[in-house]
Amino acid sequence: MKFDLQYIDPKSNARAGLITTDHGTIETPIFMPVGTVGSVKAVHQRELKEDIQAQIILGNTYHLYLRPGMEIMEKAGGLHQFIGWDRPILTDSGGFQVFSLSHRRKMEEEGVTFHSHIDGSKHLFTPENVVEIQRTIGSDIMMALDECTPGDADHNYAKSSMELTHRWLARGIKHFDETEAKYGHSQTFFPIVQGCIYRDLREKSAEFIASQNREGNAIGGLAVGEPTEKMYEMIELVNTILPKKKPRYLMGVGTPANILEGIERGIDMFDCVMPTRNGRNGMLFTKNGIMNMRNKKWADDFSCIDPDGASDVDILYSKAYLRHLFIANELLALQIASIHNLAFYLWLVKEARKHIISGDFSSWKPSMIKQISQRL
RNA sequence: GGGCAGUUACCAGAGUGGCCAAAUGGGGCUGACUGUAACUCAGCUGUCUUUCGACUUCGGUGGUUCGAAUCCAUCACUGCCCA
Repeated sequence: MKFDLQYIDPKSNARAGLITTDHGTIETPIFMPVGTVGSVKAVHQRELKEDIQAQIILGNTYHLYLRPGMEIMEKAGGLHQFIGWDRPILTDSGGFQVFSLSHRRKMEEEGVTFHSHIDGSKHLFTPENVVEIQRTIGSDIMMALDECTPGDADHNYAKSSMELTHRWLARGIKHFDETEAKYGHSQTFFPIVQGCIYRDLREKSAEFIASQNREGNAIGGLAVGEPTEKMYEMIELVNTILPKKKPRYLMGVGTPANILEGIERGIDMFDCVMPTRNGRNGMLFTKNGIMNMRNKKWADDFSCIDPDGASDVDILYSKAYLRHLFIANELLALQIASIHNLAFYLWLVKEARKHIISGDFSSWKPSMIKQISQRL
C-alpha cells in the first residue's frame, strides 16, 4: 500500500490524497460502504461501482469467520473472488463485535472468547488468529484486534482496556510480519488508537500506535456513546500525534456532519452503517437535509427523490413512490434508499476533496453542514 | 315462513356483572439508528388536558342491578341452515 498526500487545506487539517493498493487507487478523503457479511446490504456490486462509485468496501472478520467460514473462503480464493469485487476491501477485526456483543464475551489476556450469535457455539479470537483469518479473507487492509472501549467507561477501565489493546497490537504485528498474503496481492495492517474520552489516554495510545510505524493508522472507540464534541476533541488531539504522511481512518463514523468535521481535523477514511441501515429504515440523507420517507407528508409528493442527487434513482423515482414502497414493505424501497444514501455519502466526500484541492474547504464546510442538517 | 349464530375502536378480533377506554394482530402517525445479531426498535393511535384526571363509547331502544360491552325484553341489520 502507498499513500500520496496531495493537498493540505491552508486553513485546517483537511487533506486530499491517494491510497494505492493492488486492487486499485482510492481518492481520499473517502467513505467506505460497509459490507459486513460480504454484501453491502440491498446493493449489487454493479450499483456500487456505477451508481455509488464506491472505491473500497468493508468486510467483517467476525461475521465472515462464522459464516461462510474460512474453509469456504479459502476455496473461493478469498473475499474478492467470492463476492465478485475487484476493488479494494478493508476488513474489521471483530473488535467492534467484542463491544457490541459484549453480553456474550469474555476478555482475557490471550484473546476474547465469545459465543456465535448464529448458533451459540463458542469461539476464541486472538490477535494472531484474527490476522490469520484476514489473510484468508484476503482484504487489502486488515485491522488489529482491539477492544472498542465503551464511550462511558471510567478512566480505570479505559486505561486497562487500552493497554490490553496495545499488548494485543504488538502480538498482531508480529504475526502479520511473520506471515504472508495468500492470493498474490499484498495486504497491509492498521493499528487502532483507543483511550475513550480521556486526553492522557488518547495521547498515550496515539503515540504508541504511531511508534509501530505501520502504513496507516486508525482511530477507534469513538461515536460509541460519548458527546459529539468529545469525539471531535479526541480526533483533533490524536491527529496532532499520528503521522501526517500516513492515512488516518476514523472507524465507524458517522453522520454526514461528523464526516465533514472529521475531514477538517485530518481524517482520510470513514466507514459507517448509517447510510445503509438508516436508509433501510426509511431515512434519506440529501444535500438539502434529512427526510423520513415514512412520513405522511410525502404521500402525494410526486417530485423526484432528490433533484440534486448523485445517482439515477434520485431522478427515476418520486418521493411519493418511495414512501409507498416503504409503507408497503417492498424490497425495492431498501434498494433505492441504500443506493441513494451511499451515493450521497460518496458525493459528499468527493465534494470535500474538490474543495480541499481548490483551497476553499474551510468556507465550504460550515455552509454544507448547515444545509445537510436540516430536516425536510 | 321457521331455526341457529352473530353485531365491540380504522380493520380483524378477545372480553360474558365491578380490576374495561376495553387484550392481541394488522393498519396509521412520530421518533431512534454511528468499525451491522438491525427490511430493526420505541412511543402514540375514543374526546378534552402538559400530567393528574375528567368525559363519551361496545348495533338502536327500554329494563334488571349499588354497578352492564357483559343479564332480560324488543327492534334493526348480517351470516348459515331448514322449508
